[in-house]
Amino acid sequence: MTKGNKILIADDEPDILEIIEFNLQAQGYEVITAKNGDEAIEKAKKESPDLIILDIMMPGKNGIEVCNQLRMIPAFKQTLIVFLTALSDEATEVKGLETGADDYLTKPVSPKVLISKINSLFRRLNKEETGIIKIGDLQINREKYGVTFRGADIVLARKEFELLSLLASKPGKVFLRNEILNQVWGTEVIVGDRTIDVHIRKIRQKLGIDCITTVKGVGYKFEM
Amino acid sequence: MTKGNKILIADDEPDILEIIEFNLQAQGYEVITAKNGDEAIEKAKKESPDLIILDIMMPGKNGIEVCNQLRMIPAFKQTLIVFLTALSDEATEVKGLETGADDYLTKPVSPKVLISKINSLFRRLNKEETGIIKIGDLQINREKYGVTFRGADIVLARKEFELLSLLASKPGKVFLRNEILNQVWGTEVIVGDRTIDVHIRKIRQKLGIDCITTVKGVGYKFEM
DNA sequence: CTTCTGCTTAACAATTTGATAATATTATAA
DNA sequence: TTATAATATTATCAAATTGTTAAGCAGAAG
Repeated sequence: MTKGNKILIADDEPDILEIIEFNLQAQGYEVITAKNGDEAIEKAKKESPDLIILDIMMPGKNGIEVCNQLRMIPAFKQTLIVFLTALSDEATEVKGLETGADDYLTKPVSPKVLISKINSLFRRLNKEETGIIKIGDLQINREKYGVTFRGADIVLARKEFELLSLLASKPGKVFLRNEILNQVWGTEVIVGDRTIDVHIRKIRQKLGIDCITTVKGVGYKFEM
Repeated sequence: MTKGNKILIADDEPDILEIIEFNLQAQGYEVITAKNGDEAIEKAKKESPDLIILDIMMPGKNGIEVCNQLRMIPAFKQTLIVFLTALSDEATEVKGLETGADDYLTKPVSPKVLISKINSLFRRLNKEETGIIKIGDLQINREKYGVTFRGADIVLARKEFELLSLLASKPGKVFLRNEILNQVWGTEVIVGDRTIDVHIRKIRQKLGIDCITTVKGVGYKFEM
């Protein structure tokens, strides 16, 4: 499973850092680490991670302070933040969540559970736009220009690929014909109306199933 | 803080139901309860809650089955689902999260923590501006160009969708025929008077219930 | 140079939609 | 109650929209 989301971990215990880093990397996440609160803020600003895992008790700035500070910055209003700490007292947990964190995990936490939680958070955020799109048994690899369906490779021409890629990037969303033209063909080129249809048809043909729905008078949407 | 959200709790222990219900109501949430899996599904369909708390071990259908089944239904793809259970074994937790749940809490959980978690989930949900209009068990999704009623998809043509969309955007408000013409047809096009009626009729027919009220000599309004 | 592939388009078929006319029904005021 | 205006219903048809096929063209590959 390849993700491609960036995760920042801040913890002062090297062992913990290492274990988590290993497990997340195995899942395909890109991992950055920080040894204390200040380093966490600094790296967060530089790397713009998609998710930040914060230990609460750290030398210097503690996790809650870090979270508070990051949430002040517009760029981090949306970022997922999770506390992971040995402090299991209720007051701290409530305080942590009220700071605007998305989850609070207490050590020790098993790698499997940690990963499930993280996957679950990303799933809701729908942030799987980097690299590989996976919907059901359809896989789209943007870098390799490859599409796999039920384990079998499917060869799509460039425009077909771009089009499917666009539609599948937000399953369920209806893309207006105009949107499609702008995204796939660009604003310069002008192509006839039937062009989109023909490409849609080819994709439908090659995939063998009808996962692209026509919304008449509006556009197309991808749905499994 | 965003309150007024509807929460469905499913648990077979009356005591737990009561405690949670009390605490959530104190926070301003509207609470519905169910004593087993089947009842949970039934009430979910009828009430369209914003968040569902599921016990895993329940007579009849267990929580994971309920979650699975709900996630199959289009209307519940986005709904927040949280497991709350005494089963703290890792495998179950991972399985639960992979079913598409948003969180997994183990009993006993303190009311404060529970509430923090729930607030936290809602906080994140509201950040992602989903163009979803929700009135009772009717959902209108502008992005998907789709309408869901009691869990079932309803297919509306473009004008029908726009019209319903307009009326439902302000439930209770009476839209003058002129207003409707301007909003849905634009100022350019001129259509006969009966045209609106015909579309209203089609919507009424497709929805199966009469949630659009005629105000004679004035216009129409949407009401559940 | 030839062959192949991908992209676009034209032309036509198939489908869906939306508007209207004609008629029935309902609400309201006199 | 009745007359009247407003809305509901139904069927029908034209227009809008999309699906399909085949053909032409340009550029890449052989």
